[in-house]
Amino acid sequence: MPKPEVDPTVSLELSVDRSSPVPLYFQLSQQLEAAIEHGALTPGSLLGNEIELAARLGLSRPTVRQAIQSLVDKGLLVRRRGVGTQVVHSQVKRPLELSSLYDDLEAAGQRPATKVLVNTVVAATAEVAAALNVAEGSDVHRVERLRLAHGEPMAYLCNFIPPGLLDLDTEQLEATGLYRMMRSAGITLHSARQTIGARAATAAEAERLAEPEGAPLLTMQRVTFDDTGRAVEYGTHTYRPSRYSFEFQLLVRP
Amino acid sequence: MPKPEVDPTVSLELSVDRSSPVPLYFQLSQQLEAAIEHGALTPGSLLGNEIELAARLGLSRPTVRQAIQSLVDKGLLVRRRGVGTQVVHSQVKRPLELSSLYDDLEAAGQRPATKVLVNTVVAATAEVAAALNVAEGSDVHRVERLRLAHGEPMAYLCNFIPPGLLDLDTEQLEATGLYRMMRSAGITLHSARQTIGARAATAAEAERLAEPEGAPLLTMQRVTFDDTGRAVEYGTHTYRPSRYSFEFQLLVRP
DNA sequence: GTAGTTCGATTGTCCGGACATATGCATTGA
DNA sequence: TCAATGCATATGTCCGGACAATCGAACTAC
Repeated sequence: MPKPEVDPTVSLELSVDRSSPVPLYFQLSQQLEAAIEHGALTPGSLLGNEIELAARLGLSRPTVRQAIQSLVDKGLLVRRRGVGTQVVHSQVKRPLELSSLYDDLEAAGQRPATKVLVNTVVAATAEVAAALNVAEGSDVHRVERLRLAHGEPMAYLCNFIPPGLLDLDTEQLEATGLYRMMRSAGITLHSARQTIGARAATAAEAERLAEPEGAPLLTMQRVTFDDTGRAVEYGTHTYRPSRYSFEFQLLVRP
Repeated sequence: MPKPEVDPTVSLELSVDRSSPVPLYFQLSQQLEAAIEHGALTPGSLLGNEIELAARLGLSRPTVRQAIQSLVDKGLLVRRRGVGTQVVHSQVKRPLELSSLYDDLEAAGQRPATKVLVNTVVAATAEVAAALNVAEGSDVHRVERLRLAHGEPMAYLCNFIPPGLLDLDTEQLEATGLYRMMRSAGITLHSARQTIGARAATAAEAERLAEPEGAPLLTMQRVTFDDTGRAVEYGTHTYRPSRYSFEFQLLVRP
């Protein structure tokens, strides 16, 4: 009688394509992630040890380790020395990416609509100049947008973008998100500094979001940097707290 | 005439101690991080190539790469194939850690005071039971705290903790943070699911935080998991937006 | 002068091995 | 019965090398 199977990866049909330009470790990590997502690898189950897994796939141990490590960084796996690697019990969804509101809503299954209120060039105020690291009074793009879901306003977004980075087409702004436009313009987003707070709505804000004056609003300010360190966007956003809140997963850095 | 120095790491006195139990790659990454923090490595400057750096330190290239990679993951360095590795221009501070409010305030130089309002055991409501994954009606700890800065209330924290995990000493709760107590109790924090929103203060909330009724409040709910997937804490917090906002740095995952 | 090409430099990927170290379990001993 | 010991196991760290892919700049050809 065969001994009971303890390594769930053996029945997983893992395989790598050496002729593909996709790195081997990436192929493996994708397959493992899909297996976790799909439920083939259940939470708490132990992966077989790295050496055997490498031998089975015809890979070296460093390559297998690199694949596993990327999933550990994502919070999907936990390694324990002397024990093994196991799938985390808790359901990890998104470890807080730098996503736009557009992407957020789209991921939530909603079909966000965007109305561009303003798309012009203005002189940078002291606040904007400091955030974008440009001279006060110099030209910057100013974009004001209203995000709607189910016909109701959800958020008012005001963004400032340095000149020359991007072709800010109004139609494109309404069809997709600002971040997506930046990425397709060849800008490599790197990091962002955010501040989330709350305050009472002013008369103008209340009007825009169809809320009573003085109603609580959720606010977010963000400066986004590309990988050369340039500030590529400064945004001041207000959200209707009854329609939107920030939800995300945090990972503890070991 | 000697050619101008282009590799800032040569004048950095990098060295590793092979007799130390601290991993070599970690020693190196710490020294590099300190040099960046200290200003010895200025933003935008290129690190020397990995091969030469490895040779200079008497390390292998994989070890040097591991050190550099950890700083890339922290957002301090950027690698460019064919070009080199350089220090990011933008000032990265904290890539959003799973920190407690206590730690947040302490890092900001403030000396937070804590007043424990309630420290008792209650029956889990449906909401708490769902968050902590325990049976409805079973015993859980309930801790209510008020955080003060400069004598003024800043936040009201209500936490639920499963029984048996922790010795919830009231004095210790006032002297340090809940997360610190968990860590020293041998609990390995892994991830947390958070929701940040806003709403108008109820009469009771307004009373606690010395705000008028209906004033906007910043709210945060959090479920924290340890590395075995257990929920170890569920918290519902309200903050005075005039005194506190969430500030953090986000990194784009490549 | 400009566009295309070549080439050096640097990181990206991958291999195969070696030893260290922590964990859990079985064995041994008091 | 219970605690200390030893052992198998798995990950953690580190090495030295090899080739591929990409970038930027110098060079060449038109």
